[in-house]
Amino acid sequence: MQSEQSSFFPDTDIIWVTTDSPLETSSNDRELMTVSEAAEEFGVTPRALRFYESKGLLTPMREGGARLYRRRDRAQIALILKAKKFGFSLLEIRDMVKAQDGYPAGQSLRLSREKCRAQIKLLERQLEEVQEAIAELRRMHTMLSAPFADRSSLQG
Amino acid sequence: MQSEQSSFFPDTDIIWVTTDSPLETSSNDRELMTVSEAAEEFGVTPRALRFYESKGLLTPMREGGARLYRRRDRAQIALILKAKKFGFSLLEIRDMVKAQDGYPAGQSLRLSREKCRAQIKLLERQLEEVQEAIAELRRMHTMLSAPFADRSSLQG
DNA sequence: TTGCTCCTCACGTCACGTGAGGTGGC
DNA sequence: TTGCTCCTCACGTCACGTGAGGTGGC
Repeated sequence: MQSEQSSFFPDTDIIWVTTDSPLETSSNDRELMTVSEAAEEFGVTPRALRFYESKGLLTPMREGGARLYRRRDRAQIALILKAKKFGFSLLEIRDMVKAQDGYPAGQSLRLSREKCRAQIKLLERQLEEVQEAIAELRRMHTMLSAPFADRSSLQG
Repeated sequence: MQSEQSSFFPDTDIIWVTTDSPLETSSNDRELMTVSEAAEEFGVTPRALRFYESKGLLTPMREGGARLYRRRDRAQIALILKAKKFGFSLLEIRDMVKAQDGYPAGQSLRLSREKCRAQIKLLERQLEEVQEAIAELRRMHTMLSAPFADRSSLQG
C-alpha cells in the first residue's frame, strides 16, 4: 500500500493527466453550480453526472439533498471526460481518480506509461477501422447505386 | 408498401451494400458449417451469431435443433459485419436485411444515399475525436511524466 | 462412460436513458 | 396554487458475456 519513491524525482513510469487550465472548457468561474448547470457546461446530461458519482468518480457538495459542484468538482469532470475520450472505461477512470489522492498538485489522473502506450495502440487500431469504413462508404456513395450498373468505367 | 420505379433504371437513391465476393474473407467454400465453425470463420463468438439470429438478421438451417450455416448464411454474416463496421446498429441492419428481399441479386443490403452520407459524416466526427485523443496521448507520453517537470524545454 | 459440441433460458455488464412519484423554494 | 428544478428508485436499452442445466453422436 505504501509507495516509496525518490522524494525529489517522481516516478517516471507515471504520467499525470491534467487539463491545461482547471476549467479550460469555459469562461465560467462561478463558485458553485447545480447539476443541470454543470451538465450544460460540459455538454453532458445531469443523469451522466449522477451516474459518475454513483460509480465513485465524483463527490460534489450537498445542500439539503441537492448537489452543488465546486470548481474542483468541475475540474474533475473535465478530467473524467478527457479520460473517456482516451477510451478508458469508468472503472479504469475511477482507479485513476482514486490514485490522484496522494498527489500534491491535486487535479490530475494517474496513468502508467505502459497503459498509455497500450491505449495509443488501441486507438490506432480503432482509427484504421474507421478510416477503412469511411473510405468504403465514400466509394459506394460515389459509385452508381445499382450493383448491376457498370462499375468498371468508374474509379473507386 | 409498393415501390413503383422505372423498371429498367433502378432507384438511384438506393445503394446496395455487397461483399466483393460471396465469401471474400475466406477460402472456405464448404457447403455447411456449425455455429462455432462459422463464428471462427468470421472472428466472432457463437453467442454473437445466435444473438443476430434472435434479432432477425440471420436464419440458418436447422438439423435437429443444431444450426447449420449455408454459403448464403455466411455471405449474410459478412454483410452484417460490414454494416457494423460502418457504424450501423443491429436494428438498422435488420431493416437493411429485410429490404433486400425484393432484390433479385440476393445478397446485398439496401441503403439510401441520404443515410450513407449521414453515416460518413458521423464516422468523420468519430475519426477526428480519435485522432485528437491519439495526438494528446502521444504528447503526454513523450513529455516528462511529472507535471512539475519543466515542459518548456520540450516540444509537444 | 467420458468428452465434445450443441441447445435454451436467464441473469450480468457497461454507460447511461427514461419515466414514476415526491420534495422545496420563488 | 402553478411552475421549475431537484431528488431517488427502478426498469429499459444495446450488444453481447457468462454460467446453469440438459441433449446428442462418436
